Amino acid sequence: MTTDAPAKLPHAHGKPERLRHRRDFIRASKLGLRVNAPGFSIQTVPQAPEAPLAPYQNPPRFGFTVTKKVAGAVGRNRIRRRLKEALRAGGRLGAQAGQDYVVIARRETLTASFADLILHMTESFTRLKSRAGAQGSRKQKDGHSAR
RNA sequence: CCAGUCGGCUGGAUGGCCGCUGCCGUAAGGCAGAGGAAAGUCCGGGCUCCACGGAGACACGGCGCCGGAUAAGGUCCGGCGGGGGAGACCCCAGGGAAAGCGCCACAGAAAGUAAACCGCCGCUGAUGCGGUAAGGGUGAAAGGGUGCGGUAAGAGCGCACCGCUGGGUCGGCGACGUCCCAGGCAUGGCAAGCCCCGCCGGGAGCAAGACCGAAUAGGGGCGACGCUGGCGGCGCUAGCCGCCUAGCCUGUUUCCGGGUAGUCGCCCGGGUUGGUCGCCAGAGGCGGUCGGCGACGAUCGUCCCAGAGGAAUGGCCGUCACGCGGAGUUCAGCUUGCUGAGCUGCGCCAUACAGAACCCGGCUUAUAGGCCGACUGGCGCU
Repeated sequence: MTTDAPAKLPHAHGKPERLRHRRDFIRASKLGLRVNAPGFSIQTVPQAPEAPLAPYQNPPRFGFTVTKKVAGAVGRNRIRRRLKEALRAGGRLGAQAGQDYVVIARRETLTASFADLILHMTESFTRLKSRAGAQGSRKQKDGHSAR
């Protein structure tokens, strides 16, 4: 188990792991990185350290925020389902293991074409990955210099 | 056929690929999976926990013609009364205004113990004084209405009818209606102003609540004894007795009551994240028969019909209906370039309102398009 390649994530396909608690959403919005895309924004934050598995082995987790401003109950449900389906069908779209993601949807998500939705989400995950890498290395450097 | 009134139904269909939740199955797999309003949370219940002693007064909230239906209701059905409409039919917050208080803008002479602007009549030379409430005028509303008599002019001043009030007869379970008699009329409207009368009413809600369960803080139950302060008496003390006076809880208050305050002993562990239950067989759906004007009831048969939990019931793509826009073509009508109908391609949209959260019965509100039934009025035909 310890020598397994980290690329082989558990549950690489199938139902995406979901964020279930309010505190996870708040953590992502307070500590997380954020990118904007047409129709939505994504926030991301590394998962909390008390997670059962090592971070690189944990599958990414996703939460969706669709406020009442965006649509009524029917429209909000549809937006959530389309986002879920995009993640499932696209095989996580390049989301990183060990990260929590919160997608904040806007009105356009309801009417945007499904292909565009997948495209924009993939782009966003890629941008988050590169920015997280840059910030992480910078933090490491700072820690080294401080010692 | 046109115009209208009332009521009901429906809420796209079908297929492919990839998925989600629950149940069944060893497995492969199979089966089921949002609404008429699931909504607003405005009423009524079931269910759960808490509180709950009795009597009186007060307060608060709700309801308000009668009878019935129902688990119940502010719902429904059948009636009554009033108002509207040519009619089918529709509307009514429909107890009490001779218990009291209050209000009735503007206009108007006057808005409630009536009053007198114009007018009418009488007297007078005139100013004016008196009578009057027919007519005019104001207003949402002007102190019964219409007619005849009467009179100086008028007036319930008198009479008839209608209305009103009181009493009675008959019919109806009743709201109420019918008829008779009496009274010359007293009693304007507003109670969705206060109010009065009658009836009803514990509180919170499935985040209710129950169980399983690391750590930390210390909690709960049962039993026994005891019960704050002051004064007086008895007693050596411990303590006992009597009187007075207080706190909190039971909507407030009064009376009679009750609980609560400390110590000791014994027993139980406690419950945040999480999990399980509550949580879907029910005032259940469908069909028949019988009873009832009806709401509905009785009975028989049959079916099992969502149970999620940051919350499943979906995503994408075809085909076809329906709809909309424009084109071509055929037919009909005539106001000779328009209208209507049918057919054939093309394009758009791929449906409106809207998503179960413990469960039922209602109410209210939203809703594209389509369909059906009953009835009323008019026109045409037989």
